[in-house]
Amino acid sequence: MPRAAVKKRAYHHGDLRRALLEAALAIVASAGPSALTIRDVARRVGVSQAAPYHHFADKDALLAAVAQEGFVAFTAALVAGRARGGTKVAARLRELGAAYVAFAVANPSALRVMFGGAVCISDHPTLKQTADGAFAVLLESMLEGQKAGVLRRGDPSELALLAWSMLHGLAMLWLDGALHGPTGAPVDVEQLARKASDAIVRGLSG
Amino acid sequence: MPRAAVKKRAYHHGDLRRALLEAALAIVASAGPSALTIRDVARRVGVSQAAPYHHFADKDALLAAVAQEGFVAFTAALVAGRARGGTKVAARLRELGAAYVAFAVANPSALRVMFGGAVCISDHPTLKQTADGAFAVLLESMLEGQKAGVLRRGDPSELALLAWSMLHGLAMLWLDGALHGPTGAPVDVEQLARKASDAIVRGLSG
DNA sequence: ACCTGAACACCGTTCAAGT
DNA sequence: ACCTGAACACCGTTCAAGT
Repeated sequence: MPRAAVKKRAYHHGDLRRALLEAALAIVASAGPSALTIRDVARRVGVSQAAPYHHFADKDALLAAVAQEGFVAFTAALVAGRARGGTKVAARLRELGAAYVAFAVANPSALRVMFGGAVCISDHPTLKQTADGAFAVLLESMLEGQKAGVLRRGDPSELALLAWSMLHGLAMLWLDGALHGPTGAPVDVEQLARKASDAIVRGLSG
Repeated sequence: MPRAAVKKRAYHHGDLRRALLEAALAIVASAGPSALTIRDVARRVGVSQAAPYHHFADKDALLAAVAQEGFVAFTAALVAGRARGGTKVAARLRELGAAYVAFAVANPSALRVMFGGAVCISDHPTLKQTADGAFAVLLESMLEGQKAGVLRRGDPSELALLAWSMLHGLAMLWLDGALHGPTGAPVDVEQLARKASDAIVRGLSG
């Protein structure tokens, strides 16, 4: 069992980088990105306060790495969601929207790091590219819609931007807890995301 | 000239509270909310590091006060924008949307504090109430739209939530700098906001 | 190659003491 | 009533030194 062999706690950590990323996500989950401290991350992993600097240039780089992994998973979730919509364009867009918000619900911490302003995406070229990849999924879908005659003609990236705004706004408002009725009762966001997608398709129809 | 009389720099600051709020906004404008430091705010105003604590319980309270003023101005801007739309419901909603984004463009720092996650709205009852007031403007407009038969029947707060998501998402994406074409060319967001509002009206029409 | 200990220049916050 | 000075327990980051 090589698994156990790897387990020996030694001077050198098995995969410190990975452990740091996970600890960071755990802290964000329990206290928000602003409470994230590199010293705390190190402490949780059981390593000295200086150790993280051998894997990340600084705190910002650590957050960027968390966001990077988030965007990769996010893009996959969008693609998978869209596929669940089958062959009809409107259904594909509806499920893509549902997947967007479902990801937010399932990974609030990741989304907070990705879009919460704690890390400036354009400061990190690789991250920017990955984030653009997620946007590209939406853009493709808009092109699909135009080709099928379901969406109006014109600049597809403008359509994508409007659809993105809708879903992004919904996800962010949910993260901020703004989506609770006066009674404090939570809303079924995923269902709301489907309605939002339908509204977008109608609103941007040809 | 009583103005000059007030100007004497004394042990007591004229209106330290106001000065602190303005300095805070200036810091956010130049370096973002995460860079805001109570010591720096005090330094800029020329007061000891402990002085702010006589006006705000802590850093969070200072940020909440900034957000509070932001929401008051924001609500006024939404109401004024909507009025510019005249009497036709669709035009009123279009201008409300334009005003939303125009406020973001004119007051990026305020918006960042209001919605950037640096302050948790629901932690501050007064702030929550004021923020709800802004949402109420949108809700009223949806009711107007339903009464005029322009918007579909059903829960008006759901319609408002969807419209809010669209505008909020657009404003946030703009703040995050996500609205730059591949060339880096900026988009006319305010115009985009009008298109967004029109899409919402179409998408949520009866 | 990877990690630690100690150090430096910062923070938020408190509190007795000043005006 | 409002403000300061000094203090405490924290941070981010660096760097020589250890394994």
